[in-house]
Amino acid sequence: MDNATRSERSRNAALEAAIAIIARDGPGRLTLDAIARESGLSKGGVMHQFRTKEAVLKALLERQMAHFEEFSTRYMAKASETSANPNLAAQLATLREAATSPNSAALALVAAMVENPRLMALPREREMERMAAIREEAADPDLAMLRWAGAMGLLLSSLFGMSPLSKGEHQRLFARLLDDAQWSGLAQPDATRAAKSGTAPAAKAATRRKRA
Amino acid sequence: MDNATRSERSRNAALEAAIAIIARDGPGRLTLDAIARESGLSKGGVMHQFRTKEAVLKALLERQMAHFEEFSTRYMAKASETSANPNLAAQLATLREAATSPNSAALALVAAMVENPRLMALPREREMERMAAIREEAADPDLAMLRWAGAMGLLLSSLFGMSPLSKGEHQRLFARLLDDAQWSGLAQPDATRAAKSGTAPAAKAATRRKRA
DNA sequence: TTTATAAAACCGACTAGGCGGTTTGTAAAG
DNA sequence: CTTTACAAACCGCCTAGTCGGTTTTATAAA
Repeated sequence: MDNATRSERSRNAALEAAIAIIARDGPGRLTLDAIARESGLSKGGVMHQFRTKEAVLKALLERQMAHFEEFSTRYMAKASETSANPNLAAQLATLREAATSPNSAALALVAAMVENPRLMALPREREMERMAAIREEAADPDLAMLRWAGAMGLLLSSLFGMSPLSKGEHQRLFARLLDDAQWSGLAQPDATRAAKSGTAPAAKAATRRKRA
Repeated sequence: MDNATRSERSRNAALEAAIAIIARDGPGRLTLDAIARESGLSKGGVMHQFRTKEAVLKALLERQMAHFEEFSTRYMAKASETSANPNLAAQLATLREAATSPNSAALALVAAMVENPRLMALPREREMERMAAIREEAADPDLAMLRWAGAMGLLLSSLFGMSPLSKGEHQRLFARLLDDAQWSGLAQPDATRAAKSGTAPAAKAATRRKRA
């Protein structure tokens, strides 16, 4: 077997093992020995591919980010034809996907945070770019962020095993978050936001485009 | 000094130390030795008050829950006079408080989850009761839950150090979540939910009560 | 193709230190 | 004098990371 693919296979096995361990035993049980055991590699083999445990977490994080990045891109490509706010739609759908997916990306997030909170910088920066895109396309940027926050809350609370919601409710709520029509009729009675009303009509027109 | 108050003081010192450690160094660094160091107690002293590390986490969790329980109760007592949905208002305000507070309760949650996911059962059950109360008082239960999820998302994402939002935005979004007037004009075009519309008028009247 | 050499992948025993928890000792409270 | 609160040394296990050695692949000269 080729050297490159051999490495690739090993790295992959180690990361898959890491995800399995986190999902099964919790982030606290993720150790290098456990990864070696679970993956079938020796500890030396694991350490050859990743010089430190932090390197494992980083690779894991990047892998999961790439996975959902692809999902998001793919979704947005389709949504951009019909939706007035494809970025928001894509993010909501991606968060739903993350909440549904068994080898949840977010578990990697938790593990990374426990081990080294600094690793959070990567996903945070990516998230900031996305938020900017969401705000720019939104008729009501704050409402868009609240819809995003709602999806995030559903994801994280279920991830923490502290969601009071059933799976059915979960799905229904995500669907409602995604449905633009349900969020178009909101008042913005506050004085500080009234100044923004000049931009609202154009946005409403954009929203209506979806109906066509 | 009285024996009871001596114990009380020690337990308190240990728990305060635990919070400080989690906030400063992350949940992964919370160890019994670290608690002893930080609190000024000896390790033996800590172990005398808490037989296991899990006992520390449990006490920490209960303490933080009690703290926010009190906040919530206090808030609801006032809100119930003016708001049509005091339970929701209280929860939103409590989540905002938790997001603002430096020694965040939720940090204890993370630590507990890492160490022993089963500990999550306590807060989850409490949360389910609250959700039930929120749904019962709501004209649009799903919307109420989405507002709750939005607050949860704001809290948890900032807690994870992965919030893309500034403090100002945070505050503004929480304020909007809390403002019933901003959520009263929503359409419910879905057929399955249309059956519920019979209860909506009463709820709208109740919401209007707040303005008076 | 064969052979020589280097380089990369991999193994598993080992180390040093941190971990949760125990034991033994001491002083204060009751 | 008994019990409770605390201190400090201690124990065995687990941890991340190291290291010398072995196997597999890559390069390339003969």
